[in-house]
Amino acid sequence: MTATRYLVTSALPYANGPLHLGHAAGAYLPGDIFCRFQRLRGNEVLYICGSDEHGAAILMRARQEGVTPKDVVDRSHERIARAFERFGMSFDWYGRTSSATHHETSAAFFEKLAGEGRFVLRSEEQLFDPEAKLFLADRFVVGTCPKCGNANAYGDQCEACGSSLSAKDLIDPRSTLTSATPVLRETTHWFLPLGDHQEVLAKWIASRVDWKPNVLGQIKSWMEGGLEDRAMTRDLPWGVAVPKAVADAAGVDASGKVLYVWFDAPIGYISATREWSQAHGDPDGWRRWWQNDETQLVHFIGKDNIVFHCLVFPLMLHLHGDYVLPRDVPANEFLNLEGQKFSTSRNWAVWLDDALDEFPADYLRYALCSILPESKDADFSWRDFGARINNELADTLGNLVHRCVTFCVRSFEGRVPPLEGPSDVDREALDQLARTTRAVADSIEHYRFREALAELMNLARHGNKYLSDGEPWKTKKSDPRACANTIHVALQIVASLSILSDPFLPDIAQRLRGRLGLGATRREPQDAGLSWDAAAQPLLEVGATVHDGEALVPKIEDSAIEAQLAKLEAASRAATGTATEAADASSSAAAYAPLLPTIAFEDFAKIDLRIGRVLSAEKMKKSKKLLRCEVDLGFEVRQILAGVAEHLTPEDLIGKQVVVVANLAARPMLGTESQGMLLMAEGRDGKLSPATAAQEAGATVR
RNA sequence: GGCGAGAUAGCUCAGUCGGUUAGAGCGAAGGCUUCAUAAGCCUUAGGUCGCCGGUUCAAGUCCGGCUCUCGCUACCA
Repeated sequence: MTATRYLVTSALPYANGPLHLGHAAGAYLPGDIFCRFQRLRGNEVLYICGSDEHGAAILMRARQEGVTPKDVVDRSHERIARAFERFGMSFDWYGRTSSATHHETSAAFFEKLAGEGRFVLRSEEQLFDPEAKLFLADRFVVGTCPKCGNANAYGDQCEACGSSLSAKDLIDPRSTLTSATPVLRETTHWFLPLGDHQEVLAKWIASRVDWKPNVLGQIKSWMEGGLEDRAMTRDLPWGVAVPKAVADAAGVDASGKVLYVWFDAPIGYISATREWSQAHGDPDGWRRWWQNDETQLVHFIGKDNIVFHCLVFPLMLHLHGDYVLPRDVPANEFLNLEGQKFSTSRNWAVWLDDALDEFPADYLRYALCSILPESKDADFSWRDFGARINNELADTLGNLVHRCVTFCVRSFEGRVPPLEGPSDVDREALDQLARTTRAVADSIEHYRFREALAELMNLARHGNKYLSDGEPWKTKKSDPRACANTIHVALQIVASLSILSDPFLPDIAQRLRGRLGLGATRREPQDAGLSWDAAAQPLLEVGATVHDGEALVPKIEDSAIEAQLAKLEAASRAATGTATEAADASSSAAAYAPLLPTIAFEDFAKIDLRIGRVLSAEKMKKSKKLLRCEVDLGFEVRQILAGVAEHLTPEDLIGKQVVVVANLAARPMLGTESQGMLLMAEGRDGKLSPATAAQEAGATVR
């Protein structure tokens, strides 16, 4: 078999916080299983990852914490890298995009594309914070929403009304960094004209018929919407600087300009590969991987990264011209936690390193692998975790090993007994080894890791049945030869399992091989270790010594599971204040909304607040959020559209006496005019409830 | 509203090109067993394949419509 060359990447984790189990299940565990398998198989594998350390969010976090961006990424990089190591990730290189090599590589990449006229320069006005001397990403401007009047709308989106906004449209904008009033200032950026290359991309995608439907569907969705130019640079003091030569050639002052994080991050795969080859004393070695048509480039990512890995980065590679394009991008969907989305702000999460403090990596790997969100969003629950480990991994696999080995130790002095005159059943059981080896391999090749794991566990179930049927504890006296055959075959099954489980459960597999006196598995094509195909045939020599020991897979106590549940609830409650209803899946910031700047009394006096009685309320057609209400203000009845349908039913409002902004300019929405605004109180859990008062309709509110 | 993905047993999920009685694991019930980690094996129960209509000799599978969930997007207090 000629070795295939696999260049595999897992999405670069963003160095802004720790990893949770959802990350692990999305891009990392599948990539690791794939790589470990391909190495065992004898293929050439280079597995690359690293920390993504640029971007506005990291800069902002640093400012909030009063530290430098480098402090933030150093800390995160450390924590993430350590968690990966403990989780058993077998990266050949784990880099970071703040490295010199990366800066150099991505700047050169940018320079080449710029030199060949691949970008479009465009100037536009953006908000600038004169105190911080920074251009502000939309996210870092707050102000009054022009649509709904919410005074705390973010520049990219108003969380009150859900509007997508541009920061420039905010009324009374201010910087979240300094509270200064931003000013409009012109700035120039390099745009990648994706639309110009839509046909090339469409053609390329059309050749990828074997990609997962969720990936192709996403791509199709983007393509049909028409690809738009995307800015590949930003005004930020943190990141890979726009090369001076490029800026000079364009006649642009590049000071304070960096590459957009989504331009530089995927290049991180390339620069990490360069670092790897430098570290191996072969500075040009990376080219053999990236600049070679025979390389199978595979990106493991979560579904949020599809557009970049399937359209933007491939286009960048294509335009550059020297690189291979991805062979496959097996993106996973998302993992939920106990039925709800992972949420950092609500602290609804299980952090990978915390989980590794409590349970062996292989337990997490097993449980996550059996529920990987391969075709749709999946759910991690602690009780399910406990059941899978105890009922499957411990009872089916761990106990099979134990019963075979202890029997061998007690009845055959720990030596693999000979196989003499095997029965049909014995032969059939040995034949199963080849079938399972093939089936598991086939599943992994198609990125069906759940299926692969199930196939592997089926062999363990076969083993248990084979033992029960053979009843060696009876034949030990009645038919010693049959007894020996049964134990011989059962041990061969266990031996194969020690290979087949290696990609999934590297630690358990290794300890198992230790007990069977088997050596290491193959890491490189030429290396002499045990190969994947070894699992297809009997592996143990007659007379070889096996050892008994502590349980290979100790069970988890129920109390440990309950403790995790309690911990999760407690952390969530602490983050969301009094909210105990964990069932609320609506996303919202856990913190109190920041206090707005002081206003003059005269400003306040302009607002005419009245009590209104809600006469009727009904859902608006064609709208997810709007309720159409008729509100009696005493002196007249108004039609008011309230964007609360996701929180309240019409019955929640009908008959209520609520506070109304009575002198708000009327505005049409979805063709219907709204003549005012109902005031709502928004809790930190994001839930709305009407601001009510027990006064007659028309009463003023001061 | 538009686009994409999904909905199959109590739970987690398979189900290929339309083809016999819709499968697996876990859980449940009953039985057997004792080498073993209160383990193992066997048997059984459990499904209107989200809903409605259509094509077909035949639909979980193909087509149309609808409902719900998730994501993106539009409108939007």
